[in-house]
Amino acid sequence: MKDEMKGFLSYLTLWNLRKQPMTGAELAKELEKRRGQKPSPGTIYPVLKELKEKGLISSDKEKRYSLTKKGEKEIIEACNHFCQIFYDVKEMKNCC
Amino acid sequence: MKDEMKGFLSYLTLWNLRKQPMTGAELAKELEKRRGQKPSPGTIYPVLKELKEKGLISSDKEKRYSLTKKGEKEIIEACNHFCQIFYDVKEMKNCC
DNA sequence: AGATGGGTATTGGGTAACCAATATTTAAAA
DNA sequence: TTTTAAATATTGGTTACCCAATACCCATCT
Repeated sequence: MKDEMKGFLSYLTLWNLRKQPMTGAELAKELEKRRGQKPSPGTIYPVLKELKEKGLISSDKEKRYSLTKKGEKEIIEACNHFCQIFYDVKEMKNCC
Repeated sequence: MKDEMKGFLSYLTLWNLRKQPMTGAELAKELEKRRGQKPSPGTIYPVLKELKEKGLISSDKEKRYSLTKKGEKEIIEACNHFCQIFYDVKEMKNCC
């Protein structure tokens, strides 16, 4: 099973920002908690840039990123998608 | 958010096979339920081939795939990984 | 036997996702 | 002001992932 679990980085980024704004460094720390490995700068910042260009997040003067209205809609939609794919996620929990 | 939710195909394949053996066609139907779109043959069969080569699944004469012992171990491990990444998946559920 | 159709499989290629390495900015210390 | 360090950002290239198109196999029907 290769390096599965890829491809969720921008999803996880929005998800992490949904409660409180964060800097890139703080985000990296959060992602390390989840994945067990800290993403490199070349991973995290392009994602932030892309999300910003799409209008899903914005940053203040302190480089602290937060969701825009559009980003809030997006994360809800993505959650729906996620929950459809993993509708039986509870069984996965029991797996652990 | 591009076409996120990619990259979990082999994970989902093992997950679907964990209870009863399935043919490629049955698997495709299952995946359609989850993702809303049926994966093309060029998607599903290379995955099955790869999983077989890795000894995670095996097939009988009727082309029905099932998990090997190794595959059973693998899906448990993958579940653990998944649950670590999405440790707050419950909140996602509430999102929907 | 030949034809038809559905499942199975392969091939080739395109793109998203990611990282290592490097550069730049920022801020605080000396 | 210069130095140092840490965060931020960019670039280039690699790989995983997936699909469309095509081919193959194997029933079942004619």
